[in-house]
Amino acid sequence: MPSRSAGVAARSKGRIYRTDGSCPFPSGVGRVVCRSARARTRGARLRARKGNLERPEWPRAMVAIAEILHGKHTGASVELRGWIYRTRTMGGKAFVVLRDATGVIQTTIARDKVPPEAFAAAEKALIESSVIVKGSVVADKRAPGGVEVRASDFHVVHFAEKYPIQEDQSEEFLLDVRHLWVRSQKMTTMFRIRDSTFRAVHEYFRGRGFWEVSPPMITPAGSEGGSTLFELDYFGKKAYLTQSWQLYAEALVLAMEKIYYVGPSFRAEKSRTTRHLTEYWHAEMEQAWVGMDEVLKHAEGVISHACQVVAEEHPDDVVAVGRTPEFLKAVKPPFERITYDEALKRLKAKGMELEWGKDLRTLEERALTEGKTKPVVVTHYPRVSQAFYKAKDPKDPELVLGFDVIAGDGVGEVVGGSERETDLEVIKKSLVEQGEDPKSYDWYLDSRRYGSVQHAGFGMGMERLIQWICRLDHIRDAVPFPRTPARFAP
RNA sequence: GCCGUCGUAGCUCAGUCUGGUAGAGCCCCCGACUGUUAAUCGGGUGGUCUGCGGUUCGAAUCCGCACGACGGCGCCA
Repeated sequence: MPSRSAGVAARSKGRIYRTDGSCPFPSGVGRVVCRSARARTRGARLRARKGNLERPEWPRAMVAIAEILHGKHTGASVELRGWIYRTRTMGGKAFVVLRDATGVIQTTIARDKVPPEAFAAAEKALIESSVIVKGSVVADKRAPGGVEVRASDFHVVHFAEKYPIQEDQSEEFLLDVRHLWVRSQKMTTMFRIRDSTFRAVHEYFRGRGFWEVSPPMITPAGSEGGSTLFELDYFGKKAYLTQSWQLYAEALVLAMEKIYYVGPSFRAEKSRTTRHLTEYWHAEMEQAWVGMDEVLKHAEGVISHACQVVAEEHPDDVVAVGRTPEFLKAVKPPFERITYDEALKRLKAKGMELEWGKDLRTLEERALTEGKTKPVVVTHYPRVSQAFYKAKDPKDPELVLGFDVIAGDGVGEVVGGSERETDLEVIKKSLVEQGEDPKSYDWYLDSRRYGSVQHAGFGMGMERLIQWICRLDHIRDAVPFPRTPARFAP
């Protein structure tokens, strides 16, 4: 942890504040812009800011707030760098609540304990001003969190303008100022959990002999019939943003056998729901020589591993989002598995009739996961309206060897996977049935012409997994800058 | 693609039904306060009532059109 803090400080120094007088922008144009910006209204402030940072009596930041909150520095003198989260002043004492990337803590600045200019700065600085505080860590029941930093010096690096975000904000406004809202505790808590989740997925596959391979983002056509693609102008020709690595995975799996990838996928569907993004992060895997059961075990395994890592690395954050580490640690394989037919029976028992062949809708998914603490797996869906590459069930040609992993709390389908059809003629027929021209899939069909083998894989929505882990009401809060049908800025 | 709700100060909203000179709280500024927890108390600044058109002596308010946003369903991960 200390090395991480020091690293951040060192990077800040290198990027923003040059001591040799050079401009951080490489080109001549950048240099001009740099100087003219300085010459304008805020020039004086910028100069002051630079000068202050170079004060030798201010050594680089040493301590992360989370360390203090965990009692690591109680009784010691520390120096903190961070941003003002809240201020409360009263007479000769100012309470400045500070946040950094790791947490939030109260600092107290007493008029008679710091230099006069330091107290004046503490009184004057607005929310989100960046500051450096020196002081001693004291356990005090009166402080929020039970521990605080009593300042011996207080220095404002940059006086923030009036910050637009206060309490009681509408969802709409927070989306407008998303670039500032990412500083909130709600967002930073999610960022830490998201970080662990991504790392856990990579760990899981790499630890089991999977190769990370990279499919293209720009593609000539789609992979899943009905889904809508974002079209782009590729030097006068139509191209599309990928919605899945599916077709490429099936080509690559015959080269590397066990492969995975975590990257963006794009869907141009105008889905106005709490679990859809038009740009989302997709964790996908494909494996040769195995069938549905084997990759289903990996689906359970990777979800479980992510839950273990998050619970282990961020127990406080887990509690903050309304889960418990115990809840996540209990998410271990195997998950409950039911067939599509069994799901229909269960729904009927709950008074919900669903016509055979129809996909499970939000309503039904919620009913199936009601009261469950682990995701539920549904297998063997009807073949009608399933993607052309899914393998027919040899025991029942009306079914496919496909599965969904359905999470509770209204999140729904987190993983969709299947064994893939290996027979060239069957795939061609399916393509035609779905109104596609097999000719435009000719390169893909080569995977069934040259050494076709049994293989299977799945795709997992990273934001949906994070939404479920963090119990988020809306999937857009599982990503820093969400892209939805109505919004792609900031 | 379908259904619904909303748009008034930097923010959160009242005012619209029943037309008559634009309101509150928060933020911010000034002042008081040495243990505050979204501190409190006193004073102050701040408006293209989403836009366009119509009705009217007069429109934030009534009518029409447009735009924007949010929520739900479908589709999916």
